[in-house]
Amino acid sequence: MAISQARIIESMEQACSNPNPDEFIFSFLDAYGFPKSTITRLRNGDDSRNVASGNDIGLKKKLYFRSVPEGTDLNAEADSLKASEVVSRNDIRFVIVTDFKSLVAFDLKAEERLETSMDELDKQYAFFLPLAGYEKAVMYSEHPADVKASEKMGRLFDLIRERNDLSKPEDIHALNVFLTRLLFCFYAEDTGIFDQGQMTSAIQSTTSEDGSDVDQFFTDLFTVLNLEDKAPERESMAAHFQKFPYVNGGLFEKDEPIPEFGRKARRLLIDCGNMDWSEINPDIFGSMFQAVIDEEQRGNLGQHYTSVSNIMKVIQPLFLDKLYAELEKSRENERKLKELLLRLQNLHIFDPACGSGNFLIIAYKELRKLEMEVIDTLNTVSDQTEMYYSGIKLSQFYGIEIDDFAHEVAILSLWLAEHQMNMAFKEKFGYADADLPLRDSGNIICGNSLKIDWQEVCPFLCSRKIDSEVYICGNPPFLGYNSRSSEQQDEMRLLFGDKQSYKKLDYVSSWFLLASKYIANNESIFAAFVATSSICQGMQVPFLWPRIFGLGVNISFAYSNFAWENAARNKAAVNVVVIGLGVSKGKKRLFCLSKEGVWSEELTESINAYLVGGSSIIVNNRSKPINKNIEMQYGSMPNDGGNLLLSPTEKNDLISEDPETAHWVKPILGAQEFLNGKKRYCLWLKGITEEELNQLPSVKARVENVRSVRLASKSPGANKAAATPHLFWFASHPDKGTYLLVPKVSSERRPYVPIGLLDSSTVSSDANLIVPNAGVFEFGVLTSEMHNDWMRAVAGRLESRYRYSATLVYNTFPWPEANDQQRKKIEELAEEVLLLREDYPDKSLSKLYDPKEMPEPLREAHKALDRAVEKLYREKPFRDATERLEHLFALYEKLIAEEKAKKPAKKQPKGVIDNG
DNA sequence: GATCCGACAATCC
DNA sequence: GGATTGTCGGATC
Repeated sequence: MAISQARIIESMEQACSNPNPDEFIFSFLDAYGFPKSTITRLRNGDDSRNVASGNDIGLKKKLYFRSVPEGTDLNAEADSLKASEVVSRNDIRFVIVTDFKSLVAFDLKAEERLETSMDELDKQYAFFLPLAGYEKAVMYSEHPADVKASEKMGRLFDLIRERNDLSKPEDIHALNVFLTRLLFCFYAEDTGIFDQGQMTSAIQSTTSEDGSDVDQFFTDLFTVLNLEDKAPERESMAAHFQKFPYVNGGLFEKDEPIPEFGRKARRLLIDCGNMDWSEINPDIFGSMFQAVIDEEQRGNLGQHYTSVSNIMKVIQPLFLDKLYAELEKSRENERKLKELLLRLQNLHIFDPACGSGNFLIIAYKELRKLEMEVIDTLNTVSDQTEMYYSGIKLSQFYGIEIDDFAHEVAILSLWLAEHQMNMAFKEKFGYADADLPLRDSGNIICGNSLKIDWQEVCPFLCSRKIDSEVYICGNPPFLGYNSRSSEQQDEMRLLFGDKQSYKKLDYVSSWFLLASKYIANNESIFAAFVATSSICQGMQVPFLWPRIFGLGVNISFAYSNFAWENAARNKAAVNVVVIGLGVSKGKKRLFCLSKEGVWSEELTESINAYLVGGSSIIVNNRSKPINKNIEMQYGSMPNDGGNLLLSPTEKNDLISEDPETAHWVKPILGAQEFLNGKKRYCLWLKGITEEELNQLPSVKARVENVRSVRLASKSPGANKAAATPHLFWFASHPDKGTYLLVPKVSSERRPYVPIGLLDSSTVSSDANLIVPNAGVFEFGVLTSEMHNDWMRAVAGRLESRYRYSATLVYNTFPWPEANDQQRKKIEELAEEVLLLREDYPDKSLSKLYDPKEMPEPLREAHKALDRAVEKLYREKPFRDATERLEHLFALYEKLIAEEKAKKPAKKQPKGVIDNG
């Protein structure tokens, strides 16, 4: 990667502090890492690469810069440049116009405008980051201070690590504690908690340059910070230590070893101290700091930190909205406002997977803001001149975090947040609590959230006063069933108790279960988490939700499926939901994202496990169709390390080597090939003799490769299949006849999952499901809107893609009844769809079913088929998907009830488990 | 013997 | 490089 962001910020600060009109653009280019040679030649005016004329500077694909006299309309100038021929011809990204008082810039790719005064320009450094090769943000905060601070701390950490042995966990813990204490001191000396620069200048003037006594300095400093102002021990300390105040709050309480410093580390320490730490944001800085320090997280800088907008999706419906509504109701009523203040001082916020404390910090700040509004309102309502102080304490905030460093950062960040809010309070009301000594810290425990009793961390039963409330929130980790460690698997087993149900659930569902148990029967306790959307889709639903609903807990609000977003460069690729839990009755809030990307809110009686309003139905998977005698199967899975599969070239090579091979090669379709009209082949060696195989050395070599791949596998099933390496690991391919082919995963943009009618000369891989023995009638029904609506409702998803499954979609689908005449009608219309597809031989199914490209005649043919299939269910047309689903769900329930009546179930149905 | 999933993974412009 | 869109095989019953 190019130049570091911290360097850009520093250079920009210099370039903008007192801009020299002749030099500014060159400093600017230098800041963003343009080569020195380019800059020198531009300055000398002899560069043929300057595409601009006059005094302007223009660099192909990069920027176009123009300076104008003061008083010029910068926006108009920028707009005309933007539209100019020279800019479009040279594919310019940024247009910049300035009179050295203000600056207007336009990013032509992102179509964003920047208007700023010159002395604020450095704060907008991120706008121009694409010039340095950072497309969008790597991970930047709105405040450059966070980026600089975390990078510097990361470097300091590296230097400390070089000198100090960190092999034992207690060493690492000691360093974690040291770094958070150091961070506090940096912050303190820039924000008036200490005297300005007090610590840094003491280091500079009293420690030796080789850094050898820096550790002793910190030992003494931390001792004095833990001594009360009047403590006699202070007398024996050196004078410059005695000037430091008593901090308390537990931050400097324990004696922890201090790492040794060298010359370089000491210098960097002083550099850090000379930075301005007053502007760092505890909410984002915590995650960044953690990401820089934590070995594991360095590779995926902040992939999983929760953005403020996502945190707000959790805490607004969870408690903030209610509290603000209370304020609105109480505006004129002094007594009620005082009650609200009291309520704010008695509620508890608990994040049982708190990381470096994002949720707690945002929640804290938001509650303090609300409290300020309440106090402001009280001041206008009441006649007395009472002085209201903030009553919200950090001890109302609880957290559990498994990572030691993150948990230290969380504690510290809460203090910093408290201090910042105190300053905001002082600014508004002119008075505030004293900065020091620090009050109680948040109750952040380092431990495993799934093993600790939450009641002990946040004991609502004992400390609970009347009307006190607990709000649980957070973003616990997601881990699918085949990506967990055995420890994590054990934790889930202990938690879920019974034999199997936990194995297919995501790790995050553990937090849902624990929260539900904690909530059960308590009307003043609510929880809300971010979770992977898969806990509300497909197979997980019947395992998880009946247990939660069985505890009397329901979904009080939800944000349905949306793509994970944050500012990290490698942000995690996952779709998420936000789910609120509680026992209260009343309307539920359901937030849905429209196709245009706009959130809308709906009030509904109940929200079901699929995060849809209304019907509380849960669809169980089944191994046989509910009312159909034709079964759907998996396609054939090679499990071959690629050795039985052939690209067209490989196929041709094999056959030209030995024409006999042609007998053993069949075309194979994955979903990719089926949907996009690509070609792929496979060795289908069913029935080949040893002798025949020996005649084909290249084929035999491939077969032997399959054997070793399967032997090397961790899966016992694959090991077993090494005995028959010439065969597919799982082969369902019919020897003769036709079959229907349904791709297992396909794009959610399509109105219909494209289904094919194939014959047995073509193999289908396990990327598809197949229905042998099915005909055009079955094709017609499965292709209908009716069936696709069912699929959309009950199928699992890959992120947001459709994931068709036999057990969840096909086997649960209630087929319509049809007499001969009706069957014939469907067959005709289905045939029409198949024929129309053939009218476009050069368009793949992927194109034919792209909503933007779907040919009108094909669309019409589908519509006609849709109507005919609907008619099999009822004469009156359905209004919309909701009505179709209501009908299908009713039919489903009826069929399930009939089935139960016929043969009383031996086993309990999957979902219903006692929660004892 | 069957089948679901992936804080994904590969491909396509 | 970001938008699009479906592989592959382990793990589990």
